[in-house]
Amino acid sequence: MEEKKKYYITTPIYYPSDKLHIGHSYCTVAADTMARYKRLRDYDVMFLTGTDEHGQKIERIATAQGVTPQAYVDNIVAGIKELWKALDISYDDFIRTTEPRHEKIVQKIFTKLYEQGDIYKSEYEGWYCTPCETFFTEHQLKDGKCPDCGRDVELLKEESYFFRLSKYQDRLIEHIKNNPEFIFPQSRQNEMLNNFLIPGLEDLAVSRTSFKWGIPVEFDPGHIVYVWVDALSNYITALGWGTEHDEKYQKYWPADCHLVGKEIVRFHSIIWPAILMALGLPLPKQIFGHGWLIIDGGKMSKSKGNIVDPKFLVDKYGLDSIRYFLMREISFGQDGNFSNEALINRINSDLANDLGNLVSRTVGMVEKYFGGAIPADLKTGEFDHSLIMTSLKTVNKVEELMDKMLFSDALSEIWAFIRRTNKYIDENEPWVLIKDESKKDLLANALYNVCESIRIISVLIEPFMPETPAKMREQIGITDPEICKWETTKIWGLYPICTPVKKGAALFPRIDVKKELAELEEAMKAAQAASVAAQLAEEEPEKKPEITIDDFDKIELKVGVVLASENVKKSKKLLKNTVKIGNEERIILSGISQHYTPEEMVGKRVVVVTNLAPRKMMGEVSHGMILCAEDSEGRLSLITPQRDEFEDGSEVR
RNA sequence: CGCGGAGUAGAGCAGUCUGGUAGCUCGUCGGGCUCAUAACCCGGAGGUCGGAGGUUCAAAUCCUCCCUCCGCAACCA
Repeated sequence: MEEKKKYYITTPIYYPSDKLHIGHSYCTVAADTMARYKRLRDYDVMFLTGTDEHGQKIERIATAQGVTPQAYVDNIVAGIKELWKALDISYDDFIRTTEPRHEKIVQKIFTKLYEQGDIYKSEYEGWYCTPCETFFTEHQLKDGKCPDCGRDVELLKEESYFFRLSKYQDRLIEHIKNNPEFIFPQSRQNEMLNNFLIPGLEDLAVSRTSFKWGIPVEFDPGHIVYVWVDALSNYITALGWGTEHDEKYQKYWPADCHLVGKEIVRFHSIIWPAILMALGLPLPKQIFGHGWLIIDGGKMSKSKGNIVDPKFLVDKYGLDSIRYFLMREISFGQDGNFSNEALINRINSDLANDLGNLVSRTVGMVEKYFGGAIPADLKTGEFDHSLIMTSLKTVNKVEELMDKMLFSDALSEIWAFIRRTNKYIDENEPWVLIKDESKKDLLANALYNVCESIRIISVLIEPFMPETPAKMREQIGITDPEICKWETTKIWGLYPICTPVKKGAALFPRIDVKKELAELEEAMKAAQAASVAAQLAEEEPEKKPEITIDDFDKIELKVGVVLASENVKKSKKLLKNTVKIGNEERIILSGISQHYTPEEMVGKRVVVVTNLAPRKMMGEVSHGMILCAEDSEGRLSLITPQRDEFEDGSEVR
């Protein structure tokens, strides 16, 4: 007996700081589609997803809500599992980084790397952005703020363990060059090489002492294992690597595909392989970086109110419609647009008109012309050959495309076959044949071939749509699972003769575009309002605490006059102002260039915080701060003395 | 020169690596058909492939320069 080939695919483990949106669903549906496809091809499939539950951000959110971090993530994870259920995600395992099976092995990995000298203790100093959980070096900061999210950073110094990432640099470069399939698409590979590997890697801080919510370092419990080792290793801890029961690891590792979003390709194609190299384990075969869903031309964001809730869509349009849309509309690997209109158009034209109607008209004719079953007496017609050839060609193409994870192209091929089948009906004109008793065998043959097409189509779409194939088979009367296997798509004529058909409900009812779009707009507005309200509520507690007059007295405010102003190169927001305050001149950087031009600034009298510690931004030292008011839409207005030509150097109080 | 992505028919995209009559879906117009979810089938119109140079017998595709748009703010795949 030949052993089954194995296939191991993973999604990222998602960070449960909030509900997941359609972007996560997109990634997970893609992985699920691939897993289902491989199972159909008779692979022994391992499909892993999960959640990355540690870190300061979760700790803070939980604390703010007055619950333990564990209680907080338990709740979110329950929601995530519900979502995957709604999307019929066929994962084989769901790993949570808070599970003992994971935590124990992470400690073991950390200790092993330490003992063999790949991890060493040193000191880390850097600017830390809490929401992003990332340290930055001075020159990485943007306007003195987090380059990723633009919020304030804090200077932290801590003892930390470091992983000798630099040691693996050359081997990584070599591996990538020798394995062109390792990072996909190619553009990401270039990005990794040019931006990170070739310029040189720095050792990586892999522990933290600044928060507690995580896995303690076994031999130094004051330290928490940081996200790199903690999260990335899920791909092997879920397989039981390092335990006595590592059968799954033996069977499935190395992974065939780590499916990830384009923003985390770096971690998976550099840090993770380096860790594996250090552990002496084989590397995954491919890191596949997919694109993002773009909503109405922009990224999803809460304030735009365009966070798309997948559950809502599934409830409204059905699981298969949504899964089909996600896999069909977007070229996998690139960014793609999501819009309600596109979704409805796809459902109407591809699903309702092409596929749903094909089944409907076919079953309708079998009932009407033959009383519900095609008779056994068939006569080959002149259009058969072309239809059969298209069928065989389609299966080949689909296999080829699916192996490259080109989902959209694969669906495109399948739909070309669906259209070919619709055309075949028109070519044969059953409504004409029925009028001539002597052509009954031709008519039977034509309808038989259409049913056979439908049988094959039902198998081809199975990886994408978990529900529809069964409905199609029910209508054309197929009950034998043996003729629903992938290999049977390569053999024409397996649809059993004289099968009773049964017309059922429309597979995909047509949607009234105008009406539905209006409703969706409404729903979106409501969601947006709710989200804005929630945000406001969240921001409320951020009110600064009451201060005393003594606190206020610590701030020295003076009137200054702007003598000169210029844009800071490389900066979008900064103006470099020369400000005269009494008999003193200072350079003050101000993030207002989107609201004031340098020309406008000159001669303006402004209020300056004069005793603010000097701060370096974009390579320039700023000494002081010019006060501005900011309105709800983010517009800025300088605060100036109300009387003209007010003497600079005057104190403000 | 901060990083990255993109500019191809009204819309959304493929084609660009490996130059050789510009393709798909939707929409639109016309025709056919009537079994079917006003669905299906056929045909037409519509593009100087962001711009300018260059290489070549030949450029959407290769090279150079330029322009425009988007992301790199709270969500984060």
